[in-house]
Amino acid sequence: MGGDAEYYREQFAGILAARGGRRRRPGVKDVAAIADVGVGTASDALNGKGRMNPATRDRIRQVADAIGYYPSALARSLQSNKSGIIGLSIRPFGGAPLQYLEVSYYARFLNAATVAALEHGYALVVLPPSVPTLLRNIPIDGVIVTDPPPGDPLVTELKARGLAHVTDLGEADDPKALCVGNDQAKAVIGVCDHFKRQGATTVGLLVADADEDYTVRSLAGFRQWAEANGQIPRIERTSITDPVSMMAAARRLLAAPGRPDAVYTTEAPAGSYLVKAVGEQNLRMPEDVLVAYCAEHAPDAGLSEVTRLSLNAERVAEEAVDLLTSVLSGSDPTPRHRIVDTELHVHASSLRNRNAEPRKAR
Amino acid sequence: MGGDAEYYREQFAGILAARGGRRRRPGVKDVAAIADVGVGTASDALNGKGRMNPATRDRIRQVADAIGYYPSALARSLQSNKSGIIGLSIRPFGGAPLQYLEVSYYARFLNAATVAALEHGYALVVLPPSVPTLLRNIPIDGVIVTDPPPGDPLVTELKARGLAHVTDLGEADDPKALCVGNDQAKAVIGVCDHFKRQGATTVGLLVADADEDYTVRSLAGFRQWAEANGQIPRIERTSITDPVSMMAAARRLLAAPGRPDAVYTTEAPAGSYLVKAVGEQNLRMPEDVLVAYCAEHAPDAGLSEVTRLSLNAERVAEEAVDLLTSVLSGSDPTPRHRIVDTELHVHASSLRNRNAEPRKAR
DNA sequence: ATGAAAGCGCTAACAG
DNA sequence: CTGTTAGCGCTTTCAT
Repeated sequence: MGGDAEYYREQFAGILAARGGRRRRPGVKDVAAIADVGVGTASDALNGKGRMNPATRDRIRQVADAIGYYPSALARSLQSNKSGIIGLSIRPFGGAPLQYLEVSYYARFLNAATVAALEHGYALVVLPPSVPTLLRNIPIDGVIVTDPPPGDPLVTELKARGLAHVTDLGEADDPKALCVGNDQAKAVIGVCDHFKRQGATTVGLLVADADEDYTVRSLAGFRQWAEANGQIPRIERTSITDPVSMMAAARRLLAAPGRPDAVYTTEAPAGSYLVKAVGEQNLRMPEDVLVAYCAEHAPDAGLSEVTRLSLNAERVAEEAVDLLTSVLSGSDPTPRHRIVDTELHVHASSLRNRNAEPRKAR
Repeated sequence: MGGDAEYYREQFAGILAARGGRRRRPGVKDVAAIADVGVGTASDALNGKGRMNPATRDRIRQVADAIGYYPSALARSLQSNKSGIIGLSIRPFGGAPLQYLEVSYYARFLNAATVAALEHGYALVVLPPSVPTLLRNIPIDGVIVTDPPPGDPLVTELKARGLAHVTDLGEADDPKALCVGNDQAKAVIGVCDHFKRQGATTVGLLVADADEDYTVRSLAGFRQWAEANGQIPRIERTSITDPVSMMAAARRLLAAPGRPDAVYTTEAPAGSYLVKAVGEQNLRMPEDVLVAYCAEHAPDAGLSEVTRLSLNAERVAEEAVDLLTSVLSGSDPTPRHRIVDTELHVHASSLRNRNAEPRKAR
């Protein structure tokens, strides 16, 4: 009986006219009035609750449809005390530059988190690296915080307010905390082991001059590996935003004497500078030097043949969202700490001896 | 008199205990009760409204502070019918892959829009490319839609609902619409003119095989320029996600006979493939062929010497947010259509004759 | 099965 | 100047 739609619309127009004329969004009240039922009934009908005369339900729904009713997310949220919004705070490098989406890890993370949130029925807002103020102005059910430095004020506030949140493994000493991340030390060790299997004798590392978790853990892993293998750790540090610094660091790392015969950089943008420096010195990959870098990036033309370590940003994001939404929906996820495997994509730049590789690189 | 804080806290604990014990967030009511005033007074005191005894105001604020009160964003929003949330829907290439943050334009756009929104006191949520459903579940004050194809369902819905929104210049025929974007035809023409000044006689274009606005307008600009300059347009099209396709298209474009002596690609990821193809054919830049590409990207090592057209994604985003928040705050921004200039960053790859360039490239 | 009324937490309007 | 009341739009008892 869609033919009644026009009639319903007229009814609504009448209500609007009577109420002063100002155009207004239709509410349950309007639907109820036009369908000639109580608001409670209208609400139940639209939400498929309770047992009621199917004819009544249909009519109510037709009215709602006809006058373009949809429930106010705001009112509903006030009632349920849940907004369906989760926040994402990306806090790389101590809240420094906000150009983080330039880093493929964060771009992919945000992308995947957005999609995952939507699939769980949540919307995702990007929180500023500082300003916990926003938390008070926006109704947020929970927050994902990437790489919070120790004592991070946002995390402190979240804890104080008892707001659900998931962070990286930095908080993993608290068994109740929700954490997701990679085992970054293990990842670097994996790369070094790969180099070793391919015949490398001296491994060099190009790493950020920052001191956030990622860098610290990567360095720890590298030093551990070097010690276990009787090597003196060969490390160069670089700004990750300044191309000049990156190029200089790459050159230092590859300079004689004592030039390493394998180099790895934990920083995505430094990868191309490493390759460029190798070229400058007329070194051949993989004959003279094995090269690998860390990035999520679909490799561009210049790096397509270079071995790449992926941290699986998407997986991390998905796990984080899953953890958070589980808690929000009242369930108790296990485990509360999740480690996402990294993946080494081996290409020609670090491959001298294919047979040396295990079946499945991890 | 911060010394009363402890007393206030005890009061609140008492209220909680009396009301059944369940831990609950403090509300204005609680503040009012403890400060021994009415809720209205409490509300006014906390919002700095009305004239009232400063002592009273102070006491109320101390109570609020002591028991950790902050207003519920939800309740406030319900009251004002404004949520302080704006949506961003990035709809590139007909809503195809959700990997759009890989494209530097969108990454920068999102980044800048987030920051700009925060500066205007809004939070920004990323909307899915499809599903207008979310619009109904999340309280959103307005939406920014990038590159909506003609007849886009999201835009249709926004119009129908009378929800504030800003789009790109595709909607610019409606003088009331809020639009921000580049003049893409002009941008391509600018690149071609630059090539010509540098002595190019045949310009080739590498462009996406999609049919969204950006591509269409770029092509139109190129064809217009070619005609005006008596050239037969030399165009190759490529998938912008498939490296193999990009490489193949770059090779075709540079293949003899009739090889162009200047090439431009509108697609950021294709830039590196163009450079690679030039290298393969042992062509020199800029002696044999001038090269330029379009990207926001801080160039990586491989492309640092290649001329690059920036669309100024950040500026576009900022203008969009400015436009939207102006409307939301009730003002009537002028102009409602804004064109953001592009910028040509000239490097060695397209520079044979420095004197040929005007003082300020646009 | 259905309608009336209470209340989520807040602010705005009015009374005192 | 302060306290009380009436909603914002919805869901959820609770009577009927």
